[in-house]
Amino acid sequence: MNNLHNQSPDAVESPSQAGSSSPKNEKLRREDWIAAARQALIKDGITGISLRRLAASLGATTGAFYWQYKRLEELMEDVREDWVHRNTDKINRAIAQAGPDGWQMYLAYTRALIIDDAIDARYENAVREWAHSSKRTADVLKRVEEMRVEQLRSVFLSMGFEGKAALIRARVMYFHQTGYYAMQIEETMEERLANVPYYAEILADRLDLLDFKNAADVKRFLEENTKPCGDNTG
Amino acid sequence: MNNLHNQSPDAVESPSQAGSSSPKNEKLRREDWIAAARQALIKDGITGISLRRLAASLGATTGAFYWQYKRLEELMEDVREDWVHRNTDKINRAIAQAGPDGWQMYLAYTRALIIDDAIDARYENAVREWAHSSKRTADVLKRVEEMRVEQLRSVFLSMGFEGKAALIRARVMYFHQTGYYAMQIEETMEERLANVPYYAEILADRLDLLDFKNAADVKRFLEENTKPCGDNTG
DNA sequence: CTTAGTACATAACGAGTGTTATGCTAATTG
DNA sequence: CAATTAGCATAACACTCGTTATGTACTAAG
Repeated sequence: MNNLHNQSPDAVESPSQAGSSSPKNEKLRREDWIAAARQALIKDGITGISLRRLAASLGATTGAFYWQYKRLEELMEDVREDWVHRNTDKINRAIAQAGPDGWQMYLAYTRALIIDDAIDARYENAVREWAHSSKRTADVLKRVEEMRVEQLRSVFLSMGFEGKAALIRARVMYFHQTGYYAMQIEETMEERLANVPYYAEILADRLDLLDFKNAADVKRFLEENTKPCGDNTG
Repeated sequence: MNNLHNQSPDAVESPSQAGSSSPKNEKLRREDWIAAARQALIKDGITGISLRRLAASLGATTGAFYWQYKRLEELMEDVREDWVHRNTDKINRAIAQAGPDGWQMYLAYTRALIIDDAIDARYENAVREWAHSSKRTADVLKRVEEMRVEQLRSVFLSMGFEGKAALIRARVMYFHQTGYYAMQIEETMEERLANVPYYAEILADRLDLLDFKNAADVKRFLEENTKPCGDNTG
């Protein structure tokens, strides 16, 4: 009567559609489950993660999941790793390429955030929310954030700020960034670019960017003084 | 045989123990449920809110709840209101009392945060997490946060910062505060006081607090130049 | 063609959820 | 004293959850 084994036509599209590299559209791989979990986490938070809903979003059922994973926690551990790479690799490359000059690193960091989408704000928020109910996630988050603050502290030290002043500026910059994400501000890239000179004045004590009169000028300046930080796929 | 109706001895203590004003210890009131929900929300996040667990923490069962509320959502609406009052009233009073001088308002804000516990960081985080799965909560949160940023913007305007510069400084200050909470930093009041001069330099461009050499000096200065913002109970 | 293994779907288990219906006790009222 | 009602406890309903056991179609090997 009804074809039981074929994917139902009204289900979600082929597996690993949102993943990075899927050869055909037949078998489910771990990457497909990770991508589905990431999207569910971003969209509905940790409470939106349900094995049946994940399976349904892939046009499958829970039985398919347990062919790839032994427990749900195993998938969630992969998601944690996925988040770490997606939201830290670009920044790390940008700063490493720009060093050792502090101002160059500050500009590279700014460029990576605004132009190169180095950090997915919604992913960031979802993981932080998740950390509230998962100690393992809280540990991973804390480790990454301590690394980020230390990274920014070294930037401000390279700019000439000394001792505690460098640490506090690193915190103000990073905590501000975190709060910006947490508030789910919706700004266009143009608006964010236009604010760059004001941030540079407050955070880095640099007044020279205030001469730029519009977002296009700021963007041109950033692109001429920094390099793109590349992509994760590869 | 067993006394069915009395509270079991090994249950949680008398109702409204954590509330503000409870005459005796007999009947459960709405405030008791709100206090229990607040504590559960703070401790375990929105996923920790369960009617059976709330009831158990009050030494009662779900039947008692439905004598006070028609639906769980009604209680959660009261919790939203509770959060708004607990985490905005003190700040509002502090700024209103200190005005209209900008620097005085900045100091009053700082004092309220560090000395008077005007904002419960864990409550703040829990509500933000909750907002991810509740549109109503997201709306309330957004309304409050826009009010807070506008409040700080007026402070910086009163300090002489003009136009966009005042807005960006307000954002840096508030976003930083939000990020500080989100990261669940654990600092003593002394550590926070010692950082006040560095923040004043970055955010308000005031160098005069850098003369203070320890936390006690900063605290004395704040207490001599600001008034306590009072308590919510009453 | 038979057999073995892969890659699932289906169904069920036990636990947890909000909610409702009903039972029971203590206090109040006539 | 009898009746009523407030203030719960108890139990059940329908649902969702992660997980497991089992069934089943497709593919490759012999």
